[in-house]
This record gives sequence, structure tokens and C-alpha cells, in this order.
Amino acid sequence: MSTVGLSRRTHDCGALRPSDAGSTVILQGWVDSVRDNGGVIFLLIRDRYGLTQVTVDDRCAPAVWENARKVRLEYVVEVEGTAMARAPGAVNPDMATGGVEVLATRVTILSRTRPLPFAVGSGGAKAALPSEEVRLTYRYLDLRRPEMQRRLFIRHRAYQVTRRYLDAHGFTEVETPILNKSTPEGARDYLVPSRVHPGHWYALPQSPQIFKQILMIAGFDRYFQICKCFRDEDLRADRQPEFTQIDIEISFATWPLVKELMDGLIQSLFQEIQGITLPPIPVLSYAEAIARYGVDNPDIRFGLEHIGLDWAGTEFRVVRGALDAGGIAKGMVIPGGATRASRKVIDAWTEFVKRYRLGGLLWGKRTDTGWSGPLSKVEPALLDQLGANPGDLALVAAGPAPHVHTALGRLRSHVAEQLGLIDPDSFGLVWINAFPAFERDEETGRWVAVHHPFTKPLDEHIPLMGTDRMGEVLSDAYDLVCNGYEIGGGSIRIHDQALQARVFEALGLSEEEARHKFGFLLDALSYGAPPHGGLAFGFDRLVMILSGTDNIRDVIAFPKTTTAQDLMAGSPSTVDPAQLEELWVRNTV
RNA sequence: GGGGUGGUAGUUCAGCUGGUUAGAACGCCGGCCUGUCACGCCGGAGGCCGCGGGUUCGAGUCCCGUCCACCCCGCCA
Repeated sequence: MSTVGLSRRTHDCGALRPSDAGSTVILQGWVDSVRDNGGVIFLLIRDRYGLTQVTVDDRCAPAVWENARKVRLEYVVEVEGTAMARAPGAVNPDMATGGVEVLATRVTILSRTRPLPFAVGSGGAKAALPSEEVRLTYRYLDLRRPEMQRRLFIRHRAYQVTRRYLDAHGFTEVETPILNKSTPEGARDYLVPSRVHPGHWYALPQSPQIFKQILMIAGFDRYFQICKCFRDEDLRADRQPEFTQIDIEISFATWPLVKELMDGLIQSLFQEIQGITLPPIPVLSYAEAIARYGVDNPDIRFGLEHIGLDWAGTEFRVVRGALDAGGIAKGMVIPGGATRASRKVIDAWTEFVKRYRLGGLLWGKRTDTGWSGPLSKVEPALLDQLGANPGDLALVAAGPAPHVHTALGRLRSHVAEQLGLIDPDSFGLVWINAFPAFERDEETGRWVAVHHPFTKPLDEHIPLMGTDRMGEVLSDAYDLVCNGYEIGGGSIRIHDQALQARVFEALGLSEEEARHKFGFLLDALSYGAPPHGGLAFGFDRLVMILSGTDNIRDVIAFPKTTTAQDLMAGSPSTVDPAQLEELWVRNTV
């Protein structure tokens, strides 16, 4: 790849090698370090490709010296000089260009800098990274750091691999509107007032869901888009208010076809970016994932699987009480945990599970002869089901099923991380499918769609809709999970308007309401809709995993804080009252 | 909406149970130094101790409130 072309520079800062000795070169870049030894000055020049040492000594003209003395960290300079092989004792084996240096014949300062708010270049290695607040305020400086550049280059590669793969498999990239109709389901919408329609509002898309289904009805057969989505909900380390999805929809799709095509995309991404060939991606049903891992986004890079026990006949009070109240109790065994987990550590785990609305944690250490700890009061025959060996630690959680699953599931990852059971260089991918189609809204008690109301229930479960077994209906939906992160999800959609109407009915949506919210989709479905399905990948999370970070802000050029502010740009901000007036909006703050 | 951690020099941090003039490192400014690569040495400047109240003879330190950053619960079809 040539980066020089018609530019003045002859090489980038990562290019020179001892074999270039004797060449006249021009470099342009930022001053990464200045080592002024009096009679000789060494400048490290940095660009996105690397670092090159420039030498100024008594062979250099007075004008070179004059400018070299003025140079400061992060000045932008152009240096002309002669590439020289370094003397054997002066070679730096830690640098790609460590065998060469450029003896300057000209140093031109292209741009100066004010004193920096924090160390940017390799000199920053000696200082800790500044706070996120400072990094975000001066994002242009943070992004100058090679580590941040590396992540955005990986992101760039991921865009290209995605487009190339999907194009090669017959997908058409289509853009859908950013100014949309609000639908009151799902996350909170970001709203945009209409100037020409007083009192009317657009919503920014939470996803292009309905549009991509309409593209299927329109006959595009295979669609994709790398698109921004917006959800006005509280943030997390892996959640931003605006984020990027690889949005995909396939006509005449079945779950096996979706899996085959998407496994190929994921394989390509890991192959071309990480250079690794993934093993085939396994599939777990939702029910199995919950039983074995407690969560629907399990990290399968380590064991510590949950163990369901048959508690028949137990008189152990905590478990008995939970079971009698309609709850469950299940366990987890930590091999060697009897010595690896101190009482203090177990107490901390007990506190940990309380976050997830669990009352506490029962534990027991398997000894050569029996059990110690609270679990020693349980009937020993029942504990045999745990399959623990002497030296193992068993943890048992009892309570309402959702709390037990979630708490023990989160604890499983917490323990694995704490005990170093996770190989940080490995990737654990797994598909989860056969999700429940409906769940009860905790506040209203109404049935709501777990995925979205266009998700097709499994054929054999369709008759259960609207009956008292509504909660047993499973859907043809699937998520892709990597290292415990949900990185994608989708479903086979309903393409039949009669079935769609039945789902709305089962959800307690009147025909009128359904028409008001989704009328245009219902109309479209009535004009010859092919069977179709698809999914969307969380592109930021994917890049996060591919670049080895656990924070989504690290892979977004200009992210927002946990209070959804852009500290650099200063958004959100107040606006001129005249703007509001034009938009028929009145400020009530 | 709730819980937790943090906020002291440009940056990263120290500052014990309240006590005289708030320190260090890096950076910045000036000087010295001909082979450095975290260069070294000497000197200097730089502080509304996040903000607002309160307790006290006295607050960086204790109390209340508030703002900001981060992590988590709720939330995120």
C-alpha cells in the first residue's frame, strides 16, 4: 500500500529499514519524543504507521540545529535527511525501524502545540492513562495514541470484511430512514420535532426492523446495512445511546440457512482480523442455556456449569422454604475451591449475588469424609448429585427461579474471572435459540413479546397462543453470544397476515391499535410477503471483542459518557428559543 | 430511579486519627550535556484540594447537599 503518492513525504514513519541506507528521505509526522543530549539531538517522529528516529549532530547545518532546538512534543514536523544504518551498538531491537535513523538536512516545523493536557506518544508509557473524562474531552489527542488507532483500524477492517462477505453472498446494501415513525414498544425513542407538522415528531430508529421486512416483501431477497441505531436508555460499559448494527434480512430463510450464512460471516471476521479459524459454533436452546449457565448469554470459555438437583425429601430449611414457595435451588461446583476461596472471598460472593435479588448463598467444602460449611446440614445423599471431589467448593442458591438463575449465572462469570479460569485469548461463541415468545410485563401484567411482535412462534406452539399456556410458546428466534456478550440476535418473521393478527390479538393489541402502530407493515404483509428472517449484529460489541477491550467507548471514535454527553462537542446543549418556537416546542425546564 | 468507587498542580497520585508554609513523579519554562531510545544533571514556575452549605478556635481531612467521571441493579421489544 502506498501512502506517499503525490504527498511530499517519501516514506511513512514505519517504513525505513537498514537497506534504505543512503536514500534521501522526507518524513512528516508528530514529535513523539525529544532527547536533547547537547551535542546531539534525537527526535522520534510518529505517524499512524510507526516511529522513526531523526538525528541532529555536528554534521548538520546551523539552520537544522536552530529548528531542532525549538521542537516540542507533539509538534508536527517535516524532516528531510539521509537514511543511515545505525552503528551496531546503537540499534534498538524493540523498534521496527530500530536499525535506521535519519540524519537531518532540514527540519521544518509545520504546526506547534499548546502544552498538552496529557501524554500522548510513547512517552505516555511512563504515565498512567488520564481519566476517561479528560480523554473524552480531548478525544483528538486520545485518538492519536497508537492503541486507540489500532482499535479503529480493526473496526475499519471489520466493515470491509463484512461488506465483502455479504456482497459475495448476494446481499444488497440498502439505506433506511433515520427520521422514523415512533412506535411505543421497546426502548425509549429519541424524538425529533417536525417543523412543518406542528405537534408531530419523528423518532430515530431503534433498529430498521420494519423497513428491512418491507424490503423482503419488495423482493430484494437478501439485504444488509451497517447502520446507526438509537435507544434512549441508561448506559453501561457495553451500551451507548447510539450504536452500530450489521442489519441483515433474508428471504425464504430458515434458521439453518441463517446460521449457515452468519457462521460464514463470523468465521470471515475472525479469520481475517484475528487470523484464527473458529471451530463450528454450537447451538444451545434457551432452556438448556438457563439450566446450565443461568443466563441466555453464557460465557462458554470455562466450565463451572450449574447443576440441577433433585431435592425430594430434603428437610434443609432454606431449600425446603424456597421449593415450597414455588422456587428452585441449584448448585455449582468450583474444583479445588476449598482452598482457593477463603471465607472472605465467599462472603464477597454472597454480597455479589444479593445484587441480583438473591437472599444469600449456601456453600460447602467437600472434605475427605463429608462436608463442612452450611451445606453440611443438607442430607449427604442429596449432595452426592453435585459430583464434588474432596477439595472442591460447592455453592447452592435457592429462591425464585429467575433470581436463582441470574444470580448464579452472573456469579459463575465473576468467579471464573476472579480465579483466572478464562483464557483471555480464546473466543467462546454459541448460538442460543428457541426463546420464549412471550413474557408477562412485571408492571402491567400484560403479555409482551420477548423479541418483537413480528417474531414467528414455532409452528407446533402456535395453538397455545391466547390460552393459559401462552408462556410456554417458544419462538423461532436466535441470539449469537461471544465471551458472554450478546453480539447478535434475530428471528424468523411472521410473513402471514392472519398469523400476525393472531399474535397482536394474543398480546391484547386491538386491531385498531395494531393498525395505528404498524399499519403499513400489515398492509405490506397482505401483498405477497415471502417467508423471511434475519438478525442484527451489535457491531461495536463485535469490534470490542475482536480488539480485546471490554469497553464499547474504546471502539467508537466519538462516544458519549454514561450520562449520554459528548464532552468534546458539548452535546446535548441548550438551543436558541427561536429554534424551539419554529419547531412548536416549549421548554418546561 | 437505586447502589458502589473516585474528584487535590497540565497529568497520574500521596496527604495518618482535623493543626502551622498542601507534597512526589511525569509534563511545562530556563540552563548544562556528542549516541540517546522512559536519556541524564541543575534550577524555576505552576493549587477556588469539583461546587455550595454546615460543625469547629481551626476543614483537603468530619457532616449535609449538589455536580462530574466510571462500574453495577432497574431499564435496554
